[in-house]
Amino acid sequence: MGSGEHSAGGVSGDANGRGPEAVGTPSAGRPRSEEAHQAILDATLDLLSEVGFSALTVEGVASRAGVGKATIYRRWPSKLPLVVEAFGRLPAFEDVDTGSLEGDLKAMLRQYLENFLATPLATVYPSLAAERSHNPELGQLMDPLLRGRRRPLDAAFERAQARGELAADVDVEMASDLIVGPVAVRLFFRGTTIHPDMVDGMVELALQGIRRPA
Amino acid sequence: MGSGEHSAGGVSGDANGRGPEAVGTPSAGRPRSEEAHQAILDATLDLLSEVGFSALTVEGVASRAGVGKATIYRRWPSKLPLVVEAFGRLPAFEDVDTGSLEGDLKAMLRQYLENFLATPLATVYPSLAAERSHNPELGQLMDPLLRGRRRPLDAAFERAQARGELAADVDVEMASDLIVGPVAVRLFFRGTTIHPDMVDGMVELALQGIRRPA
DNA sequence: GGGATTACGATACTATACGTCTCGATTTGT
DNA sequence: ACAAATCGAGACGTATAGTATCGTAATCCC
Repeated sequence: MGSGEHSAGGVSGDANGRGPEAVGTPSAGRPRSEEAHQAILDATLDLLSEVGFSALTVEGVASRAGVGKATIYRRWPSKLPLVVEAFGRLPAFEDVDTGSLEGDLKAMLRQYLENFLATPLATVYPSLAAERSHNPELGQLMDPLLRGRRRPLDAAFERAQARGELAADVDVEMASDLIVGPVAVRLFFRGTTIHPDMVDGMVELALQGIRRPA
Repeated sequence: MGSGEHSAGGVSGDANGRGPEAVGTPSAGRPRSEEAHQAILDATLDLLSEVGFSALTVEGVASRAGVGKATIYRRWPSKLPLVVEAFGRLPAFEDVDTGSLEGDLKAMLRQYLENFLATPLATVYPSLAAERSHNPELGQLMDPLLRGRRRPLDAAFERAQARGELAADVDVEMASDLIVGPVAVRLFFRGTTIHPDMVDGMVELALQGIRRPA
Protein backbone atom coordinates (compact mmCIF):
# COMPACT_ATOMS: atom_id res chain seq x y z
CA MET A 1 0.00 0.00 0.00
CA GLY A 2 1.81 3.07 1.23
CA SER A 3 5.36 4.19 0.88
CA GLY A 4 7.67 6.41 2.81
CA GLU A 5 7.15 5.20 6.31
CA HIS A 6 10.57 5.55 7.81
CA SER A 7 9.72 8.42 10.21
CA ALA A 8 11.90 9.48 13.09
CA GLY A 9 11.37 6.14 14.78
CA GLY A 10 10.79 7.43 18.26
CA VAL A 11 8.10 4.97 19.21
CA SER A 12 10.06 1.81 19.88
CA GLY A 13 12.18 3.64 22.37
CA ASP A 14 14.20 0.67 23.56
CA ALA A 15 15.55 0.13 20.03
CA ASN A 16 17.51 -3.10 20.15
CA GLY A 17 18.14 -2.92 23.85
CA ARG A 18 15.72 -5.83 24.30
CA GLY A 19 12.97 -4.05 26.14
CA PRO A 20 10.47 -6.21 27.97
CA GLU A 21 7.75 -5.68 25.38
CA ALA A 22 9.39 -6.45 22.05
CA VAL A 23 9.56 -10.10 21.14
CA GLY A 24 13.00 -9.53 19.68
CA THR A 25 14.38 -6.72 17.63
CA PRO A 26 17.14 -7.73 15.22
CA SER A 27 19.31 -5.15 13.56
CA ALA A 28 19.70 -6.47 10.05
CA GLY A 29 17.30 -7.01 7.18
CA ARG A 30 14.05 -5.24 6.48
CA PRO A 31 13.02 -3.04 9.40
CA ARG A 32 9.66 -3.44 11.01
CA SER A 33 6.97 -1.26 9.58
CA GLU A 34 5.97 1.55 11.87
CA GLU A 35 2.82 1.88 9.82
CA ALA A 36 1.81 -1.68 10.60
CA HIS A 37 2.59 -1.12 14.27
CA GLN A 38 0.26 1.85 14.41
CA ALA A 39 -2.43 0.15 12.39
CA ILE A 40 -2.38 -2.81 14.77
CA LEU A 41 -2.75 -0.63 17.84
CA ASP A 42 -5.48 1.43 16.22
CA ALA A 43 -7.37 -1.68 15.19
CA THR A 44 -6.98 -3.08 18.69
CA LEU A 45 -8.56 -0.01 20.24
CA ASP A 46 -11.30 0.02 17.62
CA LEU A 47 -12.26 -3.56 18.25
CA LEU A 48 -11.84 -3.23 21.97
CA SER A 49 -14.49 -0.57 22.05
CA GLU A 50 -16.74 -2.50 19.71
CA VAL A 51 -16.66 -6.00 21.12
CA GLY A 52 -14.72 -5.70 24.36
CA PHE A 53 -11.73 -7.57 25.58
CA SER A 54 -13.00 -11.12 25.82
CA ALA A 55 -14.42 -11.13 22.31
CA LEU A 56 -11.34 -9.52 20.86
CA THR A 57 -9.55 -11.90 18.52
CA VAL A 58 -6.08 -11.55 17.14
CA GLU A 59 -7.38 -12.59 13.77
CA GLY A 60 -9.90 -9.78 13.94
CA VAL A 61 -7.19 -7.28 14.77
CA ALA A 62 -5.00 -8.53 11.92
CA SER A 63 -7.85 -8.32 9.46
CA ARG A 64 -8.93 -4.87 10.58
CA ALA A 65 -5.37 -3.59 10.51
CA GLY A 66 -4.71 -5.20 7.13
CA VAL A 67 -1.73 -7.16 8.41
CA GLY A 68 -0.88 -10.81 8.82
CA LYS A 69 -1.05 -12.53 12.16
CA ALA A 70 2.68 -13.11 12.15
CA THR A 71 3.20 -9.36 12.03
CA ILE A 72 1.35 -9.12 15.32
CA TYR A 73 3.04 -12.05 17.02
CA ARG A 74 6.41 -10.76 15.89
CA ARG A 75 5.84 -7.72 18.07
CA TRP A 76 3.81 -9.04 20.98
CA PRO A 77 4.13 -12.53 22.41
CA SER A 78 0.41 -12.79 23.04
CA LYS A 79 -2.85 -10.95 22.97
CA LEU A 80 -2.40 -9.61 26.46
CA PRO A 81 0.70 -7.43 26.06
CA LEU A 82 -0.82 -6.07 22.88
CA VAL A 83 -3.89 -4.94 24.74
CA VAL A 84 -1.74 -3.53 27.51
CA GLU A 85 0.19 -1.39 25.05
CA ALA A 86 -3.04 -0.23 23.45
CA PHE A 87 -4.35 0.51 26.92
CA GLY A 88 -1.37 2.79 27.46
CA ARG A 89 -2.67 5.07 24.71
CA LEU A 90 -6.08 5.50 26.22
CA PRO A 91 -7.15 8.81 27.80
CA ALA A 92 -6.17 9.12 31.45
CA PHE A 93 -6.59 11.79 34.10
CA GLU A 94 -5.62 15.20 32.82
CA ASP A 95 -4.07 17.63 35.23
CA VAL A 96 -6.29 20.56 36.12
CA ASP A 97 -5.21 23.22 38.60
CA THR A 98 -8.18 25.25 39.80
CA GLY A 99 -6.52 26.49 42.98
CA SER A 100 -8.49 24.30 45.37
CA LEU A 101 -8.37 20.57 46.03
CA GLU A 102 -12.10 20.20 45.68
CA GLY A 103 -12.12 22.03 42.37
CA ASP A 104 -9.24 19.99 41.01
CA LEU A 105 -10.76 16.68 41.96
CA LYS A 106 -14.19 17.51 40.61
CA ALA A 107 -12.83 18.78 37.33
CA MET A 108 -10.45 15.91 36.78
CA LEU A 109 -12.91 13.21 37.72
CA ARG A 110 -15.58 14.68 35.51
CA GLN A 111 -13.20 14.98 32.61
CA TYR A 112 -11.94 11.44 33.03
CA LEU A 113 -15.47 10.12 33.28
CA GLU A 114 -16.63 11.82 30.12
CA ASN A 115 -13.50 11.12 28.10
CA PHE A 116 -12.92 7.54 29.00
CA LEU A 117 -15.03 5.88 31.65
CA ALA A 118 -18.30 6.58 29.88
CA THR A 119 -17.03 5.16 26.60
CA PRO A 120 -16.98 1.49 25.56
CA LEU A 121 -13.20 1.64 25.86
CA ALA A 122 -13.60 1.59 29.60
CA THR A 123 -14.34 -2.13 29.50
CA VAL A 124 -10.65 -2.81 29.00
CA TYR A 125 -10.18 -1.86 32.59
CA PRO A 126 -12.04 -4.67 34.34
CA SER A 127 -10.82 -7.12 31.72
CA LEU A 128 -7.22 -6.37 32.51
CA ALA A 129 -7.99 -6.39 36.21
CA ALA A 130 -9.45 -9.86 35.90
CA GLU A 131 -6.50 -11.08 33.94
CA ARG A 132 -3.87 -9.82 36.29
CA SER A 133 -5.31 -11.87 39.14
CA HIS A 134 -3.87 -14.97 37.55
CA ASN A 135 -1.04 -13.46 35.63
CA PRO A 136 1.48 -11.63 37.80
CA GLU A 137 3.54 -10.73 34.76
CA LEU A 138 0.66 -8.67 33.48
CA GLY A 139 0.63 -6.80 36.74
CA GLN A 140 4.23 -5.80 36.28
CA LEU A 141 3.44 -4.57 32.80
CA MET A 142 0.45 -2.56 33.93
CA ASP A 143 1.54 -1.05 37.21
CA PRO A 144 3.79 1.68 35.81
CA LEU A 145 1.04 2.59 33.37
CA LEU A 146 -1.57 2.73 36.10
CA ARG A 147 0.61 4.89 38.31
CA GLY A 148 1.22 7.28 35.45
CA ARG A 149 -2.44 7.50 34.61
CA ARG A 150 -3.29 8.48 38.14
CA ARG A 151 -0.41 10.83 38.64
CA PRO A 152 -2.40 14.07 38.08
CA LEU A 153 -4.67 13.05 40.93
CA ASP A 154 -1.76 12.61 43.30
CA ALA A 155 -0.34 15.90 42.10
CA ALA A 156 -3.53 17.68 43.13
CA PHE A 157 -3.23 16.26 46.64
CA GLU A 158 0.39 17.31 46.84
CA ARG A 159 -0.47 20.82 45.68
CA ALA A 160 -3.10 21.02 48.40
CA GLN A 161 -0.56 19.90 50.96
CA ALA A 162 1.97 22.48 49.76
CA ARG A 163 -0.74 25.15 50.01
CA GLY A 164 -1.51 24.11 53.57
CA GLU A 165 -5.02 23.17 52.50
CA LEU A 166 -4.37 19.57 53.44
CA ALA A 167 -2.36 18.15 56.35
CA ALA A 168 1.05 16.93 55.25
CA ASP A 169 0.60 13.53 56.82
CA VAL A 170 -2.48 12.58 54.82
CA ASP A 171 -1.82 9.32 52.97
CA VAL A 172 -2.10 10.44 49.36
CA GLU A 173 -2.30 6.93 48.00
CA MET A 174 -5.18 6.09 50.30
CA ALA A 175 -6.87 9.37 49.55
CA SER A 176 -6.80 8.84 45.82
CA ASP A 177 -8.15 5.32 46.30
CA LEU A 178 -11.01 6.92 48.18
CA ILE A 179 -11.76 9.15 45.21
CA VAL A 180 -11.34 6.57 42.50
CA GLY A 181 -12.66 3.51 44.31
CA PRO A 182 -16.35 4.33 44.50
CA VAL A 183 -16.42 5.26 40.83
CA ALA A 184 -14.75 2.01 39.82
CA VAL A 185 -17.09 -0.07 41.95
CA ARG A 186 -20.21 1.55 40.62
CA LEU A 187 -19.10 1.35 37.02
CA PHE A 188 -17.45 -2.02 36.82
CA PHE A 189 -18.72 -4.16 39.65
CA ARG A 190 -22.27 -2.93 40.02
CA GLY A 191 -22.82 -1.93 36.40
CA THR A 192 -24.28 1.44 37.33
CA THR A 193 -23.93 4.38 34.99
CA ILE A 194 -22.60 7.58 36.49
CA HIS A 195 -23.98 10.85 35.31
CA PRO A 196 -21.23 13.49 35.14
CA ASP A 197 -23.20 15.63 37.55
CA MET A 198 -22.84 12.96 40.20
CA VAL A 199 -19.10 13.41 40.58
CA ASP A 200 -19.49 16.58 42.62
CA GLY A 201 -21.46 14.77 45.31
CA MET A 202 -19.05 11.87 45.32
CA VAL A 203 -15.99 14.10 45.69
CA GLU A 204 -17.69 16.07 48.44
CA LEU A 205 -18.53 12.91 50.34
CA ALA A 206 -14.97 11.63 50.06
CA LEU A 207 -13.57 14.96 51.21
CA GLN A 208 -15.85 15.53 54.17
CA GLY A 209 -16.42 11.90 55.12
CA ILE A 210 -19.48 9.81 55.76
CA ARG A 211 -19.77 10.73 59.42
CA ARG A 212 -22.30 13.47 59.85
CA PRO A 213 -24.32 13.26 63.08
CA ALA A 214 -28.04 13.91 63.02
CA MET B 1 -22.05 -44.11 41.91
CA GLY B 2 -23.81 -43.32 45.15
CA SER B 3 -27.33 -44.00 46.23
CA GLY B 4 -29.92 -42.25 48.33
CA GLU B 5 -29.67 -38.69 47.18
CA HIS B 6 -33.27 -37.57 47.32
CA SER B 7 -32.90 -35.17 50.29
CA ALA B 8 -35.47 -32.56 51.24
CA GLY B 9 -34.95 -30.80 47.92
CA GLY B 10 -34.60 -27.31 49.27
CA VAL B 11 -31.86 -26.24 46.92
CA SER B 12 -33.68 -25.84 43.63
CA GLY B 13 -36.22 -23.59 45.24
CA ASP B 14 -38.17 -22.76 42.13
CA ALA B 15 -38.99 -26.47 41.59
CA ASN B 16 -40.69 -26.70 38.22
CA GLY B 17 -41.88 -23.12 38.24
CA ARG B 18 -39.35 -22.34 35.49
CA GLY B 19 -37.02 -20.13 37.44
CA PRO B 20 -34.64 -18.04 35.40
CA GLU B 21 -31.66 -20.25 36.16
CA ALA B 22 -32.78 -23.79 35.33
CA VAL B 23 -32.52 -24.80 31.71
CA GLY B 24 -35.77 -26.70 32.06
CA THR B 25 -37.06 -28.95 34.77
CA PRO B 26 -39.38 -31.69 33.56
CA SER B 27 -41.55 -33.62 35.97
CA ALA B 28 -41.34 -37.18 34.68
CA GLY B 29 -38.56 -39.73 34.38
CA ARG B 30 -35.41 -39.98 36.42
CA PRO B 31 -34.92 -36.95 38.64
CA ARG B 32 -31.77 -34.94 38.48
CA SER B 33 -29.07 -35.98 40.87
CA GLU B 34 -28.60 -33.53 43.70
CA GLU B 35 -25.24 -35.14 44.33
CA ALA B 36 -24.06 -34.26 40.84
CA HIS B 37 -25.35 -30.72 41.26
CA GLN B 38 -23.31 -30.24 44.41
CA ALA B 39 -20.23 -31.91 42.97
CA ILE B 40 -20.38 -29.57 39.97
CA LEU B 41 -20.61 -26.45 42.09
CA ASP B 42 -17.85 -27.65 44.39
CA ALA B 43 -15.59 -28.44 41.46
CA THR B 44 -16.35 -25.05 39.95
CA LEU B 45 -15.25 -23.25 43.09
CA ASP B 46 -12.17 -25.45 43.39
CA LEU B 47 -11.03 -24.73 39.88
CA LEU B 48 -12.01 -21.11 40.05
CA SER B 49 -9.61 -20.54 42.89
CA GLU B 50 -6.90 -22.62 41.25
CA VAL B 51 -6.84 -21.33 37.70
CA GLY B 52 -9.21 -18.37 37.69
CA PHE B 53 -12.22 -17.66 35.60
CA SER B 54 -10.72 -17.29 32.16
CA ALA B 55 -8.81 -20.55 32.40
CA LEU B 56 -11.79 -22.40 33.82
CA THR B 57 -13.06 -25.00 31.38
CA VAL B 58 -16.35 -26.81 31.50
CA GLU B 59 -14.52 -29.98 30.61
CA GLY B 60 -12.29 -29.46 33.61
CA VAL B 61 -15.28 -28.97 35.88
CA ALA B 62 -16.97 -32.10 34.53
CA SER B 63 -13.84 -34.15 34.99
CA ARG B 64 -13.19 -32.84 38.50
CA ALA B 65 -16.80 -33.39 39.50
CA GLY B 66 -16.88 -36.83 37.91
CA VAL B 67 -19.87 -36.01 35.71
CA GLY B 68 -20.48 -35.77 31.99
CA LYS B 69 -20.59 -32.44 30.25
CA ALA B 70 -24.24 -32.94 29.38
CA THR B 71 -25.04 -33.11 33.07
CA ILE B 72 -23.67 -29.59 33.40
CA TYR B 73 -25.31 -28.17 30.31
CA ARG B 74 -28.62 -29.71 31.35
CA ARG B 75 -28.57 -27.42 34.38
CA TRP B 76 -26.83 -24.30 33.17
CA PRO B 77 -27.06 -22.96 29.64
CA SER B 78 -23.43 -21.86 29.65
CA LYS B 79 -20.34 -21.49 31.72
CA LEU B 80 -21.35 -18.07 32.93
CA PRO B 81 -24.54 -18.84 34.87
CA LEU B 82 -22.74 -21.78 36.42
CA VAL B 83 -20.05 -19.52 37.75
CA VAL B 84 -22.67 -17.05 38.93
CA GLU B 85 -24.44 -19.71 40.95
CA ALA B 86 -21.13 -20.86 42.40
CA PHE B 87 -20.38 -17.24 43.18
CA GLY B 88 -23.61 -17.08 45.15
CA ARG B 89 -22.22 -19.63 47.61
CA LEU B 90 -19.10 -17.64 48.38
CA PRO B 91 -18.65 -15.95 51.74
CA ALA B 92 -20.10 -12.44 51.87
CA PHE B 93 -20.30 -9.72 54.49
CA GLU B 94 -21.53 -11.05 57.80
CA ASP B 95 -23.62 -8.80 59.95
CA VAL B 96 -21.88 -7.59 63.10
CA ASP B 97 -23.53 -5.20 65.54
CA THR B 98 -20.98 -3.63 67.85
CA GLY B 99 -23.12 -0.65 68.81
CA SER B 100 -21.19 1.91 66.78
CA LEU B 101 -20.95 2.49 63.04
CA GLU B 102 -17.18 2.58 63.13
CA GLY B 103 -17.00 -0.67 65.04
CA ASP B 104 -19.46 -2.39 62.73
CA LEU B 105 -17.67 -1.34 59.58
CA LYS B 106 -14.23 -2.24 60.84
CA ALA B 107 -15.34 -5.66 62.05
CA MET B 108 -17.29 -6.52 58.91
CA LEU B 109 -14.65 -5.34 56.49
CA ARG B 110 -11.94 -7.19 58.35
CA GLN B 111 -13.99 -10.36 58.47
CA TYR B 112 -14.85 -10.14 54.78
CA LEU B 113 -11.26 -9.49 53.87
CA GLU B 114 -9.94 -12.46 55.81
CA ASN B 115 -12.70 -14.86 54.80
CA PHE B 116 -12.96 -14.09 51.15
CA LEU B 117 -11.00 -11.25 49.66
CA ALA B 118 -7.65 -12.61 50.79
CA THR B 119 -8.36 -16.05 49.32
CA PRO B 120 -7.83 -17.15 45.72
CA LEU B 121 -11.60 -17.29 45.37
CA ALA B 122 -11.69 -13.52 45.31
CA THR B 123 -10.50 -13.53 41.70
CA VAL B 124 -13.99 -14.51 40.62
CA TYR B 125 -15.00 -10.99 41.39
CA PRO B 126 -13.04 -9.08 38.76
CA SER B 127 -13.67 -11.87 36.26
CA LEU B 128 -17.41 -11.49 36.57
CA ALA B 129 -17.05 -7.73 36.54
CA ALA B 130 -15.17 -7.94 33.26
CA GLU B 131 -17.72 -10.24 31.76
CA ARG B 132 -20.74 -8.18 32.64
CA SER B 133 -19.37 -5.23 30.71
CA HIS B 134 -20.23 -7.03 27.51
CA ASN B 135 -23.00 -9.24 28.72
CA PRO B 136 -25.95 -7.35 30.18
CA GLU B 137 -27.73 -10.61 30.93
CA LEU B 138 -24.99 -11.50 33.36
CA GLY B 139 -25.56 -8.22 35.11
CA GLN B 140 -29.18 -9.08 35.70
CA LEU B 141 -28.17 -12.44 37.11
CA MET B 142 -25.56 -10.95 39.42
CA ASP B 143 -27.18 -7.80 40.70
CA PRO B 144 -29.56 -9.40 43.19
CA LEU B 145 -26.68 -11.49 44.49
CA LEU B 146 -24.45 -8.47 44.85
CA ARG B 147 -27.10 -6.50 46.67
CA GLY B 148 -27.64 -9.37 49.07
CA ARG B 149 -23.96 -9.77 49.74
CA ARG B 150 -23.62 -6.14 50.69
CA ARG B 151 -26.82 -5.95 52.67
CA PRO B 152 -25.18 -6.20 56.14
CA LEU B 153 -23.13 -3.13 55.31
CA ASP B 154 -26.23 -1.14 54.45
CA ALA B 155 -27.88 -2.43 57.60
CA ALA B 156 -25.07 -1.01 59.71
CA PHE B 157 -25.60 2.43 58.16
CA GLU B 158 -29.31 2.22 58.77
CA ARG B 159 -28.76 1.22 62.40
CA ALA B 160 -26.48 4.22 62.81
CA GLN B 161 -29.14 6.46 61.34
CA ALA B 162 -31.79 5.02 63.65
CA ARG B 163 -29.46 5.63 66.59
CA GLY B 164 -28.99 9.24 65.55
CA GLU B 165 -25.29 8.58 65.06
CA LEU B 166 -25.64 9.38 61.37
CA ALA B 167 -27.78 12.01 59.65
CA ALA B 168 -30.89 10.49 58.07
CA ASP B 169 -30.21 12.06 54.68
CA VAL B 170 -26.83 10.41 54.16
CA ASP B 171 -26.90 8.44 50.92
CA VAL B 172 -26.35 4.91 52.17
CA GLU B 173 -25.57 3.53 48.74
CA MET B 174 -22.89 6.12 48.18
CA ALA B 175 -21.53 5.63 51.65
CA SER B 176 -21.11 1.91 51.21
CA ASP B 177 -19.42 2.49 47.88
CA LEU B 178 -17.00 4.71 49.74
CA ILE B 179 -16.19 1.88 52.12
CA VAL B 180 -15.99 -0.90 49.58
CA GLY B 181 -14.53 1.00 46.64
CA PRO B 182 -11.01 1.65 47.88
CA VAL B 183 -10.63 -1.98 48.92
CA ALA B 184 -11.78 -3.22 45.53
CA VAL B 185 -9.49 -0.86 43.67
CA ARG B 186 -6.44 -1.80 45.69
CA LEU B 187 -7.09 -5.50 45.47
CA PHE B 188 -8.30 -5.95 41.93
CA PHE B 189 -7.10 -3.03 39.87
CA ARG B 190 -3.80 -2.21 41.48
CA GLY B 191 -2.97 -5.73 42.63
CA THR B 192 -2.03 -4.59 46.12
CA THR B 193 -2.46 -6.91 49.05
CA ILE B 194 -4.30 -5.51 52.04
CA HIS B 195 -3.18 -6.47 55.49
CA PRO B 196 -6.18 -6.92 57.81
CA ASP B 197 -4.77 -4.24 60.09
CA MET B 198 -5.13 -1.70 57.32
CA VAL B 199 -8.91 -1.77 57.32
CA ASP B 200 -9.12 0.36 60.45
CA GLY B 201 -7.29 3.24 58.81
CA MET B 202 -9.34 2.91 55.65
CA VAL B 203 -12.64 2.95 57.50
CA GLU B 204 -11.52 5.91 59.57
CA LEU B 205 -10.55 7.86 56.48
CA ALA B 206 -13.87 7.13 54.80
CA LEU B 207 -15.77 8.16 57.92
CA GLN B 208 -13.93 11.40 58.64
CA GLY B 209 -13.05 12.34 55.07
CA ILE B 210 -9.84 13.28 53.33
CA ARG B 211 -10.08 16.97 54.17
CA ARG B 212 -7.95 17.73 57.17
CA PRO B 213 -6.31 21.19 57.07
CA ALA B 214 -2.69 21.59 58.13
C1' DG C 1 24.98 -3.22 -7.49
C1' DG C 2 24.49 -7.80 -5.47
C1' DG C 3 23.73 -11.02 -1.75
C1' DA C 4 22.35 -11.97 2.89
C1' DT C 5 18.90 -11.04 6.16
C1' DT C 6 14.67 -9.91 7.96
C1' DA C 7 9.88 -8.22 7.56
C1' DC C 8 5.73 -8.32 4.88
C1' DG C 9 0.63 -10.34 4.07
C1' DA C 10 -1.49 -14.63 3.47
C1' DT C 11 -2.71 -18.97 4.85
C1' DA C 12 -2.20 -23.84 6.36
C1' DC C 13 -1.60 -26.14 10.56
C1' DT C 14 -1.93 -28.00 15.60
C1' DA C 15 -4.09 -27.85 19.86
C1' DT C 16 -7.65 -26.55 22.91
C1' DA C 17 -12.34 -25.58 24.39
C1' DC C 18 -17.30 -24.42 23.88
C1' DG C 19 -21.61 -26.20 23.23
C1' DT C 20 -24.45 -30.02 20.76
C1' DC C 21 -25.46 -34.53 20.13
C1' DT C 22 -25.71 -39.58 20.55
C1' DC C 23 -24.64 -43.77 23.07
C1' DG C 24 -26.09 -47.65 26.26
C1' DA C 25 -27.31 -47.94 30.96
C1' DT C 26 -30.05 -46.43 35.01
C1' DT C 27 -33.74 -44.56 37.81
C1' DT C 28 -38.05 -42.92 38.47
C1' DG C 29 -43.57 -42.56 37.75
C1' DT C 30 -47.73 -44.88 36.13
C1' DA D 1 -43.89 -53.66 31.97
C1' DC D 2 -43.33 -49.31 29.74
C1' DA D 3 -42.37 -44.42 28.99
C1' DA D 4 -39.64 -40.64 30.22
C1' DA D 5 -35.79 -38.36 31.63
C1' DT D 6 -31.63 -38.98 33.86
C1' DC D 7 -26.65 -40.62 34.14
C1' DG D 8 -21.30 -40.64 32.53
C1' DA D 9 -18.80 -40.90 28.42
C1' DG D 10 -17.21 -39.10 24.50
C1' DA D 11 -17.69 -37.94 19.32
C1' DC D 12 -18.56 -33.92 16.64
C1' DG D 13 -18.52 -29.10 14.45
C1' DT D 14 -16.92 -24.53 15.07
C1' DA D 15 -13.86 -21.06 16.62
C1' DT D 16 -9.59 -19.20 18.13
C1' DA D 17 -4.69 -19.00 19.99
C1' DG D 18 -0.35 -19.39 18.51
C1' DT D 19 3.21 -21.63 15.09
C1' DA D 20 5.06 -22.38 10.68
C1' DT D 21 5.59 -21.78 5.79
C1' DC D 22 4.73 -19.57 1.50
C1' DG D 23 6.53 -16.07 -2.22
C1' DT D 24 7.53 -11.12 -2.14
C1' DA D 25 9.59 -6.66 -0.59
C1' DA D 26 12.77 -3.68 1.93
C1' DT D 27 17.13 -2.69 3.97
C1' DC D 28 22.13 -3.43 5.43
C1' DC D 29 26.81 -4.69 4.35
C1' DC D 30 30.32 -5.49 1.07
